[in-house]
Amino acid sequence: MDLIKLANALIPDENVKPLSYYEERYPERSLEKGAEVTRLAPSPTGFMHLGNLYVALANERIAHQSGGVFYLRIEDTDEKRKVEGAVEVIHSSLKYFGVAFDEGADLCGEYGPYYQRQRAEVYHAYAKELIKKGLAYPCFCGEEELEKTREYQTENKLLPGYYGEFAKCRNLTEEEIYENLKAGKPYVIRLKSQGDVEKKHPFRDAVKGEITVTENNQDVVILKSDGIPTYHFAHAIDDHFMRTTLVIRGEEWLSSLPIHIELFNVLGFKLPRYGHNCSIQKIDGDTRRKLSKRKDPEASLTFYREQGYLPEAVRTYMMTLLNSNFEEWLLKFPDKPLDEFKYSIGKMGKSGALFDILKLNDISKNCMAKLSEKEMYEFLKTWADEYGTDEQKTYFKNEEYLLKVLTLCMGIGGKKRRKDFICAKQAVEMIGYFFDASFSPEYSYRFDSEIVKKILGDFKAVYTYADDCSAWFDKMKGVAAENGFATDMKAYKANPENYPGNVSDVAEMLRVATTGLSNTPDLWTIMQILGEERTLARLNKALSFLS
RNA sequence: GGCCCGUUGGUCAAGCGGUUAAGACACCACCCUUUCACGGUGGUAACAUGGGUUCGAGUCCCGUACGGGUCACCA
Repeated sequence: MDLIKLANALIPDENVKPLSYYEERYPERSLEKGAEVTRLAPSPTGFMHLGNLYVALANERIAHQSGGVFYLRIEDTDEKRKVEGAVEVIHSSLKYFGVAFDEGADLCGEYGPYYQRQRAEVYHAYAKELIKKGLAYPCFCGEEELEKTREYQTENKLLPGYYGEFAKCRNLTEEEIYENLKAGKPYVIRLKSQGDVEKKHPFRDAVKGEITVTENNQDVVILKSDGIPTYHFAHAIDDHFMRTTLVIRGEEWLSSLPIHIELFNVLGFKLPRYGHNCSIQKIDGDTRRKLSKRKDPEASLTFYREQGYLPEAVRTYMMTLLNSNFEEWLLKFPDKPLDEFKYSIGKMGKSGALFDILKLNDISKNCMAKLSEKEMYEFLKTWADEYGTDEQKTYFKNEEYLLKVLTLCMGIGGKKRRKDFICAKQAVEMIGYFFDASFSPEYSYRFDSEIVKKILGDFKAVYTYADDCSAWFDKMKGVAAENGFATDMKAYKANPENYPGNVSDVAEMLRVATTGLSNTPDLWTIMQILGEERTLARLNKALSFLS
């Protein structure tokens, strides 16, 4: 068979340039020794998964820490999955979490274009080369035909796929090929695999360590019938010409590694190093499974924005999952920027981690507690502007008032910061009681309403706005004592049965009455912020609910 | 089902042939505290399983079980 003729018929010379052109167009990068070139290559589906951030962070750290390059490539080879505005989503969500690209889609860069659809020419040039060498061929098999062989294979417990004797179009005669072409039959270009599934080779994976890979024997499609490459082919060409040195990707790719190895080989390209990281899982009933974009809201990056998690917190949590010695480092240097942590691929987990929102929350609390009241104000305001209720948006009108509230709620000025705030959504809800319009308490007391009523009434009678903290507390103690409650905690603890309760219980009644909650910061300060009139109104309101 | 990967407390995990098997989150108790928190101290709790190799195995080898991934003109 005249392969040159076939190659020309399939891919005319005027559509491609000589191969040497591409090597010159995309030369080796001039980087320091040891610098890694990594990338994130999502498909533009409009959905950003937590896993995207996870793998992005790993690649970004490795590149930047080694003085290399981290770029973004858009894998838009599948028309069906493409969603309008998806690239925008990719950019904005990663940017929010502090992942920065050096080059790539929508940024400048010498190795572009970074959209695979715009790179058709290179793919075609190399597909043509493979055809010329007899390493690729046109295949005219339709969907039905492929389905039939698959059925046959499964029935007979054979390896499914297009390979060996099942690769019918491998053996098409020259006449048949041209006849099909003349008839306008759609076709794909397939790799003529030289591999043998009986042969296995050891392979060093950057995260998994020594693994074994079986040779590929599938005649995989490299160019689809619309002339667009499949992922596998595009991956080999792009990562070669974009001069990627290390590919960190999800372990779902591990099983197609044999295909990629053969492709790089057949194309004459040097294989990059690979690291396959495990996916984040979730417990569902009694089984573990990958975080699912359909079932789990927390799988989506937008979830963390809607909830108002500090980007730093999510990043930190991701790092604890990514590098096993990160937490130890963080404990040692709680105030250093995350980027100073020495990331190492070898410290990446080999088995899938369960997503733990409690842990995220804990990290998040600590991050929130580090902000100043002004920073907190800005952060909450930004969140509320986008996601808050109309009522919550009004909280931010009186900045001075809200700053006072935040200073109190964050424990600023005290010996230690409070850690009540987890995320913006929860924080804004938590401070709702400072705003009369949002104050709709569900009073819940642990004492008889008669007792509560008495205590509230007694306190109201002696309450004076001008009292300082200790005078105020003395009055509360007085009310407690008058009603038989213990004012000496030690005495109370020694004989709790002698008292109906202690000052703490009295304070709780007042707290619930004025805020609707049993867990709030210092009550005296709350009353100071509310002012005399509103404090009294709250007490009256609580009283009216009791009678 | 074939192939590949994995399995240390409830969760994340240290551990590279000899440890009383770290640490963090969660939980519990106590202490601190004039209220709520913060903080502090302590506690419960783990090497999936069966065989080897070895003086000695969480660590090395083989089998079993369980979990995960993948088998497209999707990435």
